[in-house]
Amino acid sequence: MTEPGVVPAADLGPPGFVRRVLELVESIPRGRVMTYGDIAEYLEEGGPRQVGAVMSRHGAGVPWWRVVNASGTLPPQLRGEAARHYAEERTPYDLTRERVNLHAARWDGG
DNA sequence: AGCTTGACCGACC
DNA sequence: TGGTCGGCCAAGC
Repeated sequence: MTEPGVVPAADLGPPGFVRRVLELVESIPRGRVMTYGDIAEYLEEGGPRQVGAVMSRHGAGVPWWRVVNASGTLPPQLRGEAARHYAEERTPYDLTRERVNLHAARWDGG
């Protein structure tokens, strides 16, 4: 059951897409990541850009740093805070290039 | 109906 | 390794 106010009233695309994305993101284990494209593919719905739109608008309440683009990076404003999380949960991370090591950290969704 | 805008992606220099 | 380009999918004007 969704509590009032937790799930945004506005939805994107097919009904329930936002919730499906957010639930999947919450299921990503500590220290692992998925890419926007991985998520769209796993859900068999929408595309990377739609997933990005969901994270941009509604990602604040979930472990958003576990979702990165296909290069292992996030927008510049988010990199600092994301790096803190990566250190704390031991996510394979290249400090120099400020990007997750996808080869080691990518999670296939189970 | 056409054009613009996005937390994107892969191919190709 | 890094930049450009075209494609992608949906929403908004």
